[in-house]
Amino acid sequence: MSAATSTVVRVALPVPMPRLFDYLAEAGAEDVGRCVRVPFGRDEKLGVILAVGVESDLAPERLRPVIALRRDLPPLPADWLALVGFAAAYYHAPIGEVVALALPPGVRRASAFTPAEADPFVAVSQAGRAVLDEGRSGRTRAFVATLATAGSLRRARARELPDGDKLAEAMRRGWVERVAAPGAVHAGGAAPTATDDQRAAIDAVTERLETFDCWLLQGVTGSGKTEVYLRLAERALEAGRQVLMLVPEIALTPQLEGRVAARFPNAAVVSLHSAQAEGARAAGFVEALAGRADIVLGTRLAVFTPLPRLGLILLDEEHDASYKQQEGVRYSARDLAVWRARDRGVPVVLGSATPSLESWEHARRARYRHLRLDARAAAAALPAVRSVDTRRLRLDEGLSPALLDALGQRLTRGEQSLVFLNRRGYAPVLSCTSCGWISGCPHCSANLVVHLAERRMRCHHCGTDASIPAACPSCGDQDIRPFGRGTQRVEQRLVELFPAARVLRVDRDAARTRPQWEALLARIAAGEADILVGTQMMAKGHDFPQLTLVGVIGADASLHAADFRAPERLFQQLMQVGGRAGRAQLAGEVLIQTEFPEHPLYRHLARHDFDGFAARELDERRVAGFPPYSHQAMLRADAPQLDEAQRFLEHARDIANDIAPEGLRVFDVVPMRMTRLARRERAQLLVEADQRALLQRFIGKWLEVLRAQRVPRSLRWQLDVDPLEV
DNA sequence: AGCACGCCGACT
DNA sequence: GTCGGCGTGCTC
Repeated sequence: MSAATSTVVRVALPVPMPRLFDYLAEAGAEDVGRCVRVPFGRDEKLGVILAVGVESDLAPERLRPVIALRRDLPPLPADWLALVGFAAAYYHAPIGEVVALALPPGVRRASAFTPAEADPFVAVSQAGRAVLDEGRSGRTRAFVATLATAGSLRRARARELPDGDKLAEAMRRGWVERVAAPGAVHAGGAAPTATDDQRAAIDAVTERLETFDCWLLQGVTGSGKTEVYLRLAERALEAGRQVLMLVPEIALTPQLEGRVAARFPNAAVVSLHSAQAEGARAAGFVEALAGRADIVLGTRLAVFTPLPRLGLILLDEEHDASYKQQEGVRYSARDLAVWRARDRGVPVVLGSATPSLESWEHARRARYRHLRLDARAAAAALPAVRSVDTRRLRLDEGLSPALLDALGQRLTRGEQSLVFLNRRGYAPVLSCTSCGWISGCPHCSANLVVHLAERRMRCHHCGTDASIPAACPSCGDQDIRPFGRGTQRVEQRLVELFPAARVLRVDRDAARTRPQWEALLARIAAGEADILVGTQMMAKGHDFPQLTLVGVIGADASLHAADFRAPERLFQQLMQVGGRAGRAQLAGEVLIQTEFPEHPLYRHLARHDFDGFAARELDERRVAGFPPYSHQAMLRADAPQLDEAQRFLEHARDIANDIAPEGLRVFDVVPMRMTRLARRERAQLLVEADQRALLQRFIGKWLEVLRAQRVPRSLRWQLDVDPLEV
C-alpha cells in the first residue's frame, strides 16, 4: 500500500459532457478503475477513476475532495476502461455517457455496497468452491451463492452474520445448500453427440482458444449452433476462463438460460438484460467483476460486463439489428464484442444462419475465419421452398388457393402450419369510401392501425390510442372501412375457413409480457394449435417440432423498399421463418406468395443459397459504393417543425463542406422516411467515406464545431456512426 | 443532464 | 407588486 497522500484523480462521470473531472483523493496507481463517489455541483455522482496523480489544469483550490473511494468493489480492470474509452472515441460520445451506459444504475446508486457492510467473508468462488474472507468491520455480511441441486445458480444473496462466524455456521443455517468441490466446473447432463460439422467447428476454435480470431459460424436453422457454443464454453470453463454469451433478445429465448444452466450445473451463470430489476443487474455485474461469474449471458448491454478472466465471446444471431442501440450512444454490441476480443486476445464466435453482409464479406476476405454447419443436426432435410405467383389469382383475405390447400392438408395430417405476416392488428388503416379520409396519427406520419377485437385504433409508433369512430370524422358518412390486412384479420378469416382448426395468433399483441409469450410457446409445443398466424416474433429461435408448413404473405412490400439493406433484411427474415418448418422427422414446406416469383431474392431463397444471395447483393453494393465498401455516419435532427431541423442540418452540411477532406462525401439534407414521430419532425444528413479512419477524423473535427453551435432548445441532434437505417 | 441565475408576462 | 416562462452558463 502506498502512503496515504492526497493526489489528483481524474474521474469519468455519468454526465453528457465530453470531458473528465479532477478531484482530490488519497489514492495510488492501484486505484485506477475504482468507483468513486464525488460531489458534483450541488449533488453527488458515482464515477470511475481513469487516472491518478495527474496534474490538473485547474487551480488546486478549485479541486474538491472525493466523498468515498469505493475500495469495497474491485477496480474496473484496465481492459474495461479501454473498451469504454474505445466506444466513446468510435461513437464520438462523451466518455461519461459511455460510463453511464456501461455501469448499471444499481451499481451507480450502490447503496447495497457501501463500505460498512460490504466485507464479504463467505462467497462461492468462480470455481464453485467456497472461499473464506475475514470481515474487517464490526458487522460482517455473507455473500452466499446458493447452488440449487437441479442446476441453475440462484442469485447470490447477502445476509447478516455476527462477527466471527464462519462458513460452517452459514451451512448449519442452511444458507449454503451445496458447495461443489474445488475446480468442479464441468458440463453436466448427457450432452448430445456432435455431428461432423459441429466437431470440425469445435475443434477449429478449441485449437486457437488462446488467441484472438473472429470466427463466423454460419449454420442453417437447426444445424446446432447452440451445441457448438456450449462445447466451446465448456472448453473455456475448463481452462478457468469466463465466457461472455450475447443474444439479441433474452425475452425471446427463455429456454436458453435454462439450457446453459442445465449444461453447467456447477458454474455460476449470470444473466444481464435491461428488463431486469436494478438490484439483480447490479449483483450480476459485481459477480462478473469479482470474477465469480463463470458465464455471463446477456443482451447488447452485457458487452460492457467487466470480466477479469474472460476467455471467449459468443454472439448468437450476429446479423440481428437489436445489437445496435438505436438511441443515446448508438453503439453496436457486435462490433464492440469483436474489438474487445481482439483487445483481450481471445476468440469471438459470431453465429448466424444469415450473416450480416459485413461479416460475410470479412469471412470471404479471410479477415474472419469461416465455419459452416451445412447439415441439419437432427438429420431433417431443409424445407422445400416455393413461390406462389399471385398475379392472376383471386386471393381470399390475402390467402391463395395453393396456400389454403396446403393448410387443409396439414390439418388432415394433424400437423401444424404457420401463416407469416409481418403486420399486426386487423388492418393497417381505416378509410372513408365517400370522402377519402384516412385514419392518420395526429402525432406521426403514420396511420392508426385498426385493432378490431378491442375496437381501438392505435399508432404503432407513438402509442396513440383512439376508439373506432362510428362514422367518418370528416364527412359523417357511415361507410368507413378497414383497408389492407394484419394478423387479426387473417386469423379471423382462417377461423371461418377452417372451423375445425384451432387458430392461434402470435404477435406482440398476443404476447405482450414474457409470461404470456411463454404460455403461447407452451400451447404450441403441447400441440394445442393447428394454424399459427404470426409476425416476426415467430421467426426467432424456437423449435416447433410439429410445424411443417410456413406460408408467407405480404413479403413483396419490403422487396422494393428504399433502404439499401431492405433486401438483406427480407432474405434473413424469410430464411429464418422458413427454418421453422420441418424439424425432427417431418419434412417442411415453405410457400411464398409473391407477384415477383422470378425475383433473384426468392430464387436464391428457394435454393437455400445464402452465399449466392450475399455475393449478388454485395456486387450491387460495391457498384453503388454502399457499406461494407464504404463507411457512413448519419447526422439526425428533430424539432417541432421540419424546417428547423433542416436548417440546422443545412448549416451542418455547410460546415462539413468547409472542412471535408478529399474522399469524404457529404449528401443532401433529407426528411426522414417517417418524417413526423411523436409530434416531432425529423431530417437527416449522410456522410460517407471509403476509409474508416478518414471518416473518423472528419467526424471528430465536425462534431467539435457542431457542439459549439448555439441551437434552439427545441432542436435536438445526434450522430449515428455505422447507421443501420439510411 | 441537473440546477442555478436572470430578465419579461398574467395573477394570488 | 410577485410566480414562472425557458435562455445561458456551470459543474472538478
